[in-house]
Amino acid sequence: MNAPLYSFKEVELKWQNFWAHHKSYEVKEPGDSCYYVLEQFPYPSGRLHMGHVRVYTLGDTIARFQRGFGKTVLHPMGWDSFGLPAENAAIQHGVSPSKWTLENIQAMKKHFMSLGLSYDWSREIITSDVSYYEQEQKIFLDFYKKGLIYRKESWVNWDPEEKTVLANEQVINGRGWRSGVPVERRLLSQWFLKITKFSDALLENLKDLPDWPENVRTMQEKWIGRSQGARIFFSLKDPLDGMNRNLEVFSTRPETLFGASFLCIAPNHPIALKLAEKDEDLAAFIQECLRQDTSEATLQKAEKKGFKTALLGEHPFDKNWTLPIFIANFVVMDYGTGAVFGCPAHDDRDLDFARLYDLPILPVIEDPNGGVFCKDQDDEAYVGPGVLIHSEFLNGLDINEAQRVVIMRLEEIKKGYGEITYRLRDWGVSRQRYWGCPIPMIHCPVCGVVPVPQEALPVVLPENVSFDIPGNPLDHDASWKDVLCPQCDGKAERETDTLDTFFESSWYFLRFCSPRASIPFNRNDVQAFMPVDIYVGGVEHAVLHLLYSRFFTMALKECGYLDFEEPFKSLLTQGFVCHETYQDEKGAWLYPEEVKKSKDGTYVTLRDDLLVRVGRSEKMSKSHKNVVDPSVILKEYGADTARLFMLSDTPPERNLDWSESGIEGCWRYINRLWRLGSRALERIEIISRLNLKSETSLKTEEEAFLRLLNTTVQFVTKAYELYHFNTAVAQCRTFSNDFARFIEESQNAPLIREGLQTLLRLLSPIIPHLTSEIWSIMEGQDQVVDFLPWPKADPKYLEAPTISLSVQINGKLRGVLTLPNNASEETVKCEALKLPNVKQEFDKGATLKRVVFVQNRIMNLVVV
RNA sequence: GCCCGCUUGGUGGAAUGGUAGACACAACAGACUUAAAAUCUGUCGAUCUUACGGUCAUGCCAGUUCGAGUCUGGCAGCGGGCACCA
Repeated sequence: MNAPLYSFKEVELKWQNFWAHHKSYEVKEPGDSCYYVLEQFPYPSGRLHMGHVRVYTLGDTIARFQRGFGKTVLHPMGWDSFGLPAENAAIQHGVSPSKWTLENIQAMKKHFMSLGLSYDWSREIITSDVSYYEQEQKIFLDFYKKGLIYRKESWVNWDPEEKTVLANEQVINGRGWRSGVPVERRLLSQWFLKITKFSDALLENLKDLPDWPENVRTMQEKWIGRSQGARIFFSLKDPLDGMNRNLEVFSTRPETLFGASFLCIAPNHPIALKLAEKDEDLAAFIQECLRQDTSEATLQKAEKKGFKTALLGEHPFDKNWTLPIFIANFVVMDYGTGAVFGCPAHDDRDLDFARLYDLPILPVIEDPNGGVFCKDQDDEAYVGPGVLIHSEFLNGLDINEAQRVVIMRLEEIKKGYGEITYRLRDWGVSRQRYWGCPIPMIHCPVCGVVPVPQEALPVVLPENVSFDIPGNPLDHDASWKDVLCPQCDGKAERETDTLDTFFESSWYFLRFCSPRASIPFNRNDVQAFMPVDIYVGGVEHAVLHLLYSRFFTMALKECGYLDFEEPFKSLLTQGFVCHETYQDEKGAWLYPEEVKKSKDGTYVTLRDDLLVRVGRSEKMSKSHKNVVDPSVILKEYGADTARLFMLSDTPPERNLDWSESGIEGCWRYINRLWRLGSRALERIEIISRLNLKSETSLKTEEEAFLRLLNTTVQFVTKAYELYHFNTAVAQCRTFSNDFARFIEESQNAPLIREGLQTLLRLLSPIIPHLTSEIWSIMEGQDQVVDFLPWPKADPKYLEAPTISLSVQINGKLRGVLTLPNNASEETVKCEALKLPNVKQEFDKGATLKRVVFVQNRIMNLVVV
């Protein structure tokens, strides 16, 4: 074969069509051994970005690798197509969310195809399609029946101008993103999922997920936040009319109770609201607190503020000791009891607060390192371990023992009890939005909340709604909203809230197992495919999405849908794709294609040579314009080059820096492989024409090549198993370098052939088009390379006859020895002492004290 | 603010506690070419030295160890998440 230039356009299209035509990656039914590869499905924004290219290349490479082991690989793809952007597009451009979404899906699917991803498209899921959300409504009703769903009041960000609820990201510096009007907090009655019922199970099961990254497990553990503490009752000196005599406080540090100097309650605590009825100043203060957005970050970053009430709380262990009660902006009603006691000496936040309001600071724990807490303005609170002081019956106890004792005493005098609490809160799933799954509930003035009967499903989202009036279009659509009550046949209204889009993504991995079933999923299929063997996605989902999915699986088990608890066996979390940022002199952001490098190394604008400020590399984002459009790359270099670049340099977990020169390096390697393949086949033909006598024994260089070949197979296989794709590529490049020489020098045609076959097979998961093409030229027929067996390393060729061993003196390198494999300590020592640098040391009068020897690695001579 | 990470040449990165910088990118030099591109070959952490070779180097400061990029503690910088973006 001659070596015509590699034409990726033709070749890639040919193979993409071949796979589609032969339905190569469709899985009809689960085989004996299944392997489920799943990447987080995308929101169909309509544009492919580099982050997509990265995740989907990772997943595809894993899927293609696993096919080499004879497994039935389930590798599906779908669209997480409900969500805010469709609604924003509707408001801004007047397009119908459903039309906009479907067009985006079409556009993105085309891009996915051109990446050569080996998906089973027959299982495609669109979550905004009735066929999907109908099943979701069934699940909702089953959860409701099991008592896993309930209604309660909860705070939301309210934009008074747009008359709508805002997401936290839509609140910028306390103002609505579109209206610019300060947001308020409003209390709305909403649907909640009882995820807290599974707090312990969600925590405990983390131990059974060894293939999850440690950091993700830790994050979830902290998020669930199980803590042992105490509920403590502070009697109010002058209780309010009709309210409890006791103020209930939860604390994770009850042992510091004798260091308490004040009590704080949340601005929306019932006592605070009661007091505000008769106190305008307090009412104003509460209003001010409620003006912040609802995010925890805002809350905690805000300046600590309190409002002193006239109320006093009695210390549980001393009737004559009273503590002032404040209403404070940093106390959260949703956690614990919405009330805390402040111990300034041992909590930084309490210390700040005490200094602000000039409250006593009473140290009760002694730092074992002798530091005594003093009242200097710069001192921090002491939060470490230690022994109790100034604490009556707790004196001399360490903090753990003191906690046990204090809880015991509180229980004795009926002033409190030990309690375990969780940071995890129930999941609010109500959204006051149109583009989401309708909640199948009906509000009847007579019967109350009534579920939509099974046979009346699906509750279909109405098309042709109007976004002209501010607020939720479902609220204004009487023809949809007004219904008859299924119980009493009287006039009733549909629930107009829709579900959080996390709801769809919490079970889609189950739907993929039987995507066209008339029930949410077929039990046998799920049993066969689940759990997902490897789930690939961004770290940003480490807590919420993954925790919700785990909870859903448990809840579905409780409803009898399935009988396992954990949906994802292992997890691969990939980093971001980053790029430098560019700004002109006025600070306006510039796209990379608007910028060029000048001769002196600085960057200037392409248009008029103005100096450009280069910022550090950060996550590609539209707002900073540091984006590179993948479709341009695909057009210029092709899918294989893009895929190779995504995997070749950076390990999956790290952030990847996009670089133009990096992509060109990959493009050159692709062409080099093409020439290498052509030349190898050419050489095989030339050699066979020579009619050489077949040699019976291998030459030295052939043995060396076989060693390289087999160690490469071993190394690359291991690297794929560990998802270290960058080192797999590096090893293949090393092999290619030597192989190029071997092709020219060797007369062993079968060995050249074996070398080429191995190289192609090892790279085929990453660059499927090129490898398929060369393979088909070599084998004379079109095959799907993925399904060919993965090569096995022959142990006979894995051991090198000689090794190089480093010799150190006191841990410093002094020479390297080349010795037979497994040379004994005696041999090594004998040779080591002959090394000039070592000899010199002893000539200077050093005496040998100790010899550290690690076979085939090092000898360290310890001298004095 | 709280929780979780990351930090190694000019750049991306490699390295079961055992020869730091594999494999690349960029740069430089050379070969081929009328020339350029492409390709091929070589050099390529800093520093001292004509050389042999030495010294210093994995964000910073301590510690453990015969030996630390790797383990422990502290600090700094950067990134992710914080419950209504997905």
